[in-house]
Amino acid sequence: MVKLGEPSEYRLRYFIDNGFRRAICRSCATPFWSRGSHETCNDAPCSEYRFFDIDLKLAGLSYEKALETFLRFFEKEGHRVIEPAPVVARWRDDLYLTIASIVVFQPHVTSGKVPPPANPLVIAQPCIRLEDIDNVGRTFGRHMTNFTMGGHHAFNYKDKYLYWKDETVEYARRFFVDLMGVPDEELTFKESWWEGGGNAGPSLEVTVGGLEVATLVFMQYEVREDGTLVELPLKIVDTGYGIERIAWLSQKSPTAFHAVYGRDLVSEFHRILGIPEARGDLLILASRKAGKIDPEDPSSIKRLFSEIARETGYSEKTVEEELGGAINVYSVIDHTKTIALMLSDGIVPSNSGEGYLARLVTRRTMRTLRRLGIDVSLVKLVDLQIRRWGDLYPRLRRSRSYVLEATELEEERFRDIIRKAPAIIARYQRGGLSTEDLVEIYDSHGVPPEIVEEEMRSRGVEIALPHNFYSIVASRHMRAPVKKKEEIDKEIAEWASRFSPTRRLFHEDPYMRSFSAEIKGIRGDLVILDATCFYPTGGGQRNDTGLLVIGDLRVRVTDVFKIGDVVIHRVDGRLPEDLVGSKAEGVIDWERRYRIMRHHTATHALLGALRKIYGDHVWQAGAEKTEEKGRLDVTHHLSIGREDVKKIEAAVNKIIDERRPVRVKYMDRYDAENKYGYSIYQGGVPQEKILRIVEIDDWDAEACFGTHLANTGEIGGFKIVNVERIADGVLRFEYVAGTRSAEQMSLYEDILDRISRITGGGVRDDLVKRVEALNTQLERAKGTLSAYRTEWIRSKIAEARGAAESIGIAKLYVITNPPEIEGGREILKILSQDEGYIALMIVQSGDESNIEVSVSRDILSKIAANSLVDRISRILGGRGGGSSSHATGRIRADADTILRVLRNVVREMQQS
RNA sequence: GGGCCGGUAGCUCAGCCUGGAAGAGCGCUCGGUUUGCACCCGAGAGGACCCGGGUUCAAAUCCCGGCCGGUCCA
Repeated sequence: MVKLGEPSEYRLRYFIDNGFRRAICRSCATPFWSRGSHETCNDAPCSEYRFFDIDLKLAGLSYEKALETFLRFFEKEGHRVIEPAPVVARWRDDLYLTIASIVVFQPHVTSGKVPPPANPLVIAQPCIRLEDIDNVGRTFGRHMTNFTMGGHHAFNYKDKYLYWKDETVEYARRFFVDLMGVPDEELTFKESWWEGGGNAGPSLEVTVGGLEVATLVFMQYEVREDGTLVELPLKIVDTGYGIERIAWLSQKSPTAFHAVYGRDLVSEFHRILGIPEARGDLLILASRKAGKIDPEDPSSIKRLFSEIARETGYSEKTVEEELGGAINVYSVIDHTKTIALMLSDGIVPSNSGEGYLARLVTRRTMRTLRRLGIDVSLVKLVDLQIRRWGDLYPRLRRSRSYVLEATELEEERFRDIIRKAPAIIARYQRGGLSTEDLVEIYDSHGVPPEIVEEEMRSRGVEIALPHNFYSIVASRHMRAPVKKKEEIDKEIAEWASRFSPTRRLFHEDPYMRSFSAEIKGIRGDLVILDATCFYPTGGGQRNDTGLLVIGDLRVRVTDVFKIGDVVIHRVDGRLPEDLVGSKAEGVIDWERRYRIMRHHTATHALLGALRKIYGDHVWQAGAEKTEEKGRLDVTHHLSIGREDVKKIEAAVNKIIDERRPVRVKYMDRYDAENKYGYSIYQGGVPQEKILRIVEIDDWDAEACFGTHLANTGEIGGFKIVNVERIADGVLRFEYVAGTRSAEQMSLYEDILDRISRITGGGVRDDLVKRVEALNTQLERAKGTLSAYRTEWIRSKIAEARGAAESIGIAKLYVITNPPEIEGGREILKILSQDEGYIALMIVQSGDESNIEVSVSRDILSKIAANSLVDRISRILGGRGGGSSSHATGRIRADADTILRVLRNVVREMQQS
């Protein structure tokens, strides 16, 4: 059941004044508005596509032209055109991909904290949605993983109202009817409801001739946790015009893919994949009826094929083969563009985070290719997309080498899995394979079920794939959601919010070491001042420590943090509240701070170097700057070796020597984005209109809260001390700067000295040679030892053969406290392979002995090793056990006592 | 961020469930055979069973913690 708003929400003045009629869809019961007389809502799946029969004024618009037409229309209507954002939503922590144009403005604009870059505005935003990835192709273009959402947005503030529902509906009508030439009666507005990201509002779905071409959302509520709706102060017009749909509508091409990618590219994909294009009449008929396909119901596509076969007279087999083949081509053409878009925006394929989404798409595509038995390199297909879309998205061309390299790596990984599949399957196979096995083979090893099926078939075993395979996989991952990290004490937050923003002396002058301020608030060990140069933990930079002097009172500042714009100092003791209003002198631990600053500026220098050396896909994935070192996690698909480390160090040290100025400036958010791009948001996205930009000339620019040096020269030297791969596609760098470099060197020297002392000889000269010599000696000694060991074993065996003590049928040989347990065991083993031996090893330690007995096969039916140990331990105390041929035990007696008892036991055992 | 799987000879892996003397194939060395391309036959070398702790007479095997790799899902 579709949720709807109150009917009054949709009863627009505009509808009534312009002769629109409200009707209820006969098929899905959704109310809709139109000037025509259809009985259904004119949307899939209630209606066939009739737009093929509609003649338009603007016919044959290419994809690019459709996009341009949309932008220009709204530009003329007073909307400013905004450049699209990346498809990777790095400014959102609740979302990996840009799934709609409004996402670009969330949450900073929609929350009201930051004004929009223009108002009203229009944007053609490339989006990626993977929810319907399985339906791509088989709906002939209704579903795609990538699409461009044309959005015109108006943000209505209490004191600044632009336009709302009536105007928005009018724009839609004027765009489709007046501009494109859609007959008035074919335009339908379906009542609907939209919810997302904690907001909600009524919406209207715009359809033309059965095709949904736009959604008009009126965001006006906040959804509370209990589900109730609260009116938002900011009312937002959030529209999404489907550029793909507009191009399809205008071209009336057989499928939306033809309209978007162009007939040439579609043909080329058919050719490369070796799949013939479907007959034109079949394709057109299929597309016409595609609106009726219900992707949730796999049988609906079967029914469609039968219907087409009936109507055209082709056999069902022909229909299925031709259309089925085309469907696969469409899915590949769609996925490869998505891959190109994702990678060119800097996603590094990975096993977690947004990187996994890139991997997901490449894996699906490769599986499709493999299923069809097509041996085509994914790299080649992605490259075709770069060529096709390079004009519209120049970053595709810029990042081509990275995109292709990353794609190739993913191909190799997948090939690896396929290669290992037989071995993995063999591990699970006991006769057949259960569904549980199938799921685990996929879930733990990434081998898709169809490959398992194939492999099993080649072994002559047919297995059944459960139809709900992927839901079983999904159910494995159903767990209670992880609890959020504990929030700052609500009471403290509430207390802090009562104060006005703290003046940030650390920003005004990052070199300031001491200051005086007035105490504004005290709560236990927490102090709020009117101004401070204590840096609060934030942006990956550790807080300052120091001293606060209040009259005669001196307290250590141990922690500093901020809530909103208020800085809170934690001191090592409770302060009386009557100090509020007093003056306080603050002194920060300067050396600590200066080292942190060095590590912070060094971090920016390093990131700049990495992006310069490896490319724009290198993105900060986390950072921490402390007194002792800097730590930076970045995305990168390759591992880093010694040579790379040297190169990176050289690049950073070069800009240190060049003494480049480090400038801090406050810029309008949108000016900064235009000038530097989204890469300023390496450390996250501030919810501010004005950004604090830290820029190293021609090297790096980031929105950053931290305290920085005035010049790269002050970093004073840079040394990477560790690089590790913390996840697939994520590297961690640890490094030291300035005077810390010397300390780090000292650490290494200490180690060298210790090694020198151990190896003997002077301090450090020729250390390598000496270690090499030691190693040679060690090898030689091992050889000698091994020779002696062999000789010892040989002589012991000889001794045993000559001097073993006979007890009845058994020959007893004893080794006491051998120089080496392994050698002793070797002797036991060799003797017991001979006939008639009981070989015993005793290792005495204090009052106790460990014993180990081996018995020859021919006598173990009478004198089993484990029974021997068992009896001895029962007589003397202790425990033990083992097999009949070999047993161990710990006996509470010395070697002589054990021997005496053993002889008796052996005799007794032979008698019984 | 979470679940699952794995780490044993240079390589690919078995052994682990059910604790009792470290295994196979390929590769390597030597000898024979052969001199048509994944030759064949025989002999041999090669191991901190990822690390640390625990249980046990006894741990590659069981338990706990960690490290590394893979994979699926958000």
